[in-house]
This record gives sequence, structure tokens and C-alpha cells, in this order.
Amino acid sequence: MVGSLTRAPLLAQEHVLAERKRREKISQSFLSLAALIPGLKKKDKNSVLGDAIEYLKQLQERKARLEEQVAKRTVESVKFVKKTTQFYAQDDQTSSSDENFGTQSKNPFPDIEARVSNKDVLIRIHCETNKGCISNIINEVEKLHLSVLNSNALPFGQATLYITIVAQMEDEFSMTLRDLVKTLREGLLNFM
Amino acid sequence: MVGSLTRAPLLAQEHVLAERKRREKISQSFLSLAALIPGLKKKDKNSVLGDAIEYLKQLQERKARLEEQVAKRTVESVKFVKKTTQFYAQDDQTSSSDENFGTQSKNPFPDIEARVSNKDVLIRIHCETNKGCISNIINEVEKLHLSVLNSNALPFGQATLYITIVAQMEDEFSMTLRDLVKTLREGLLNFM
DNA sequence: TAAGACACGTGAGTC
DNA sequence: TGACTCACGTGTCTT
Repeated sequence: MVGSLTRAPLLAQEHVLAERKRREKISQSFLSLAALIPGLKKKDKNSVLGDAIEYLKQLQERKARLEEQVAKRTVESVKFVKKTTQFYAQDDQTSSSDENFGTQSKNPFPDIEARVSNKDVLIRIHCETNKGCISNIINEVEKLHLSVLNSNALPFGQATLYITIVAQMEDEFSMTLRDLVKTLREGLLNFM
Repeated sequence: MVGSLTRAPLLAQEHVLAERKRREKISQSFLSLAALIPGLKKKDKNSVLGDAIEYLKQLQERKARLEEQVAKRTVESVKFVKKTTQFYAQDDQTSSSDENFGTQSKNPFPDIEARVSNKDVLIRIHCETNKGCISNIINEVEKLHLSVLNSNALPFGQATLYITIVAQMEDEFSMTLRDLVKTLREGLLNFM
């Protein structure tokens, strides 16, 4: 307290040194960031941040539109879900009716299917290749009181992944299949 | 050195005020930027910048790939003409009509799905566990002028198997997706 | 206790 | 000459 003491003469200089190092890293990061922004004129700190934000939004928007376009062509899911056997849930995000042959539009990722047999659950996911994608997914699955027995990820096409997981319900598990798919989807959307 | 003059007593306080304002804007920009980065844990300044850089690169990369893909698709769609959008075939075993997704009756196995992306083909099969089942399936696939890149078989439930195969079209390959599924199904039925 | 992050006030440089 | 932006050293708060 008080502050009458500069603590220690040695630490004081170490402090300024550490701070100097920190500032240096930040400055360098600013430089790196600025380099990624096309058509950037003012390289003042706030402009870099502002333009980075704007550019990022723009990229996200464009990416979404492109994905939509690509997905429409490649997937065009005309999946018919009608009462396959008994336990089957299709992630059709909006539509409610069971009879609906979900014409899946918009961004279909992650596309999730789940089936159950006694205490076993099979989960199939079609999503974009993403950094840490798989571990995140496994992590989300385990959050739902499912113990993963086996998982497999197959890259297919440019940037998509087909993931198959077999898990087993723990005692605490008590969800409907539909809720499982829904919850899982919401969880995964945080990483994508 | 010097420092004898604080320039003006009025300006001094205006200076600190302006600087305070500037800092405030930067901080706010940092916050806005952080909000755009998915899966961001540490919101410390340097991490925000670093992750923003990484994320931006990732986005740029994906955007480029998507654009490339879209361009390719539109070109190829000329070659395939109208049926291009039908990149998805569902095995509905007996029914003949294209529009009829018949009520799947009796023994649904093997249940086959296929998708294609350029020269890659993804095949998903749901069938009963059988002796020599997998090698037979792979064999059948290769008969169709498809070179198998990767395959995975997951047992699930009592006696069923989920098989995922990624293959690549050889030069001789020339089938529609629908025919592929149909032919494959007929081939597999000999072993089941 | 020590290591790291932040905001602050301030001197200095730029257009 | 103001009105800016920046880097600096420092006190403080959080792990």
C-alpha cells in the first residue's frame, strides 16, 4: 500500500523491460494484422482495428454466401426421412413436421444425424474442416453424458468432413434423440 | 531535456483528456473485434490480435477455395447439363419413378447413399454384419472403376455395420450417381 | 511472492 | 500552430 516504495530497484527495471517487451509484441501484431487488410491506407492503430472489423464482417458474409451457393449445388439434400425404422432424427433445423422431406436450404453445416440402439448411439456429422474441429466435436458429445467408443473423420471434397461417432449413454443420459441433435448442433455452432 | 514548459496549463489537461478518449476508442475496437472471432477464450489484447490474424487468414483461404470451387462447378455444369444439381442419389430399391420416395418396406439393407465432389465419391452403407462383408463391398466398389482411398466400418447395435468409403473415379468411370447406387446394391445383394 | 496485463499521464514527433 | 498518434515508465489489479 501507500506506494512510498518502488518495491525494489531491481524489479523496477525488470518491470519496465517486461512492459517494453509486451508493447513490442502488440505493435508487431498490429503490423501483421494491417498486412492482411487489402486497401488499407491509414495504419494508425484505431483504423487498423476498425478496418479489420469491417473486413472481417465482409469476409464472413461472403463466405456464408459462397457456402450457401456451393452447398446448394453439391448437397441439395433430398433426403427422405420418412420413418426409416423407429429411431431416427434428422437435423432439419427449422421445419417441424415429421412428414417433411426436408429440402435443406441455407447453410446446412453442421449436418447431424443420430440413431440409437439400446444404450448405443451413432452420430454422423457432415461439417466444414475446421481447426480443432474434431476435438471440439468429441468434447461436445461427451458433455451430453455420452461416452465415445469410436470415432472416425473422413475428409471429402474441398473443405468438408464426414465424421462418424459411436458412443454409449452414461447413467445420467436422459434426452430424446431429437433434443440430442438439436443440443449438439447448438454446441457445435459456437466453433464454426 | 528542457521540460521547463508544460506549454500551457490549459492544454495540458486537454491533452490528457484527448488521450483518454483515444484509448477508450481503441479499447472499444478491441472489444468489437474480439466479438467477431469464434471460439475465442483469452480476450487479452495480444491474443485478440493474434487470433484475429489467424482467423482472417483462415477465412481468406476458405473464401478463395470456395470461389474456386464455385467457378469449377459452373464450368462443369455445362458438361453435365441439367442433371448437375442432382448430386445426390438415394437408394429406394424397387420403386421406379424418380419422384417417388417409396415407403421403405421389408428388408432395407443394404442402405446406400452416395455423393460426389468433382472426382471424389463418398459412399455410405448401412448393412448387416456379415462374414467377409467388408472385403466384398470394397471389391464391388472397385469393380465400378472406383479406386478406394479410405474406408471405415463401424459396428453398431446388434448386427449392423456403418461403412463409409471415399473413392476416386478412374478414367473409365462413367455412371450417374443413381446408377452407381443401383448397381452397387444389386452387387451387394448377392452376398446378403 | 512473482509474473503478466492494463490504463494512466506525459513528452515527443507528425501533418 | 493546434490537433493527432505513439511509446514510454509507472501504479495497480489479477492470476
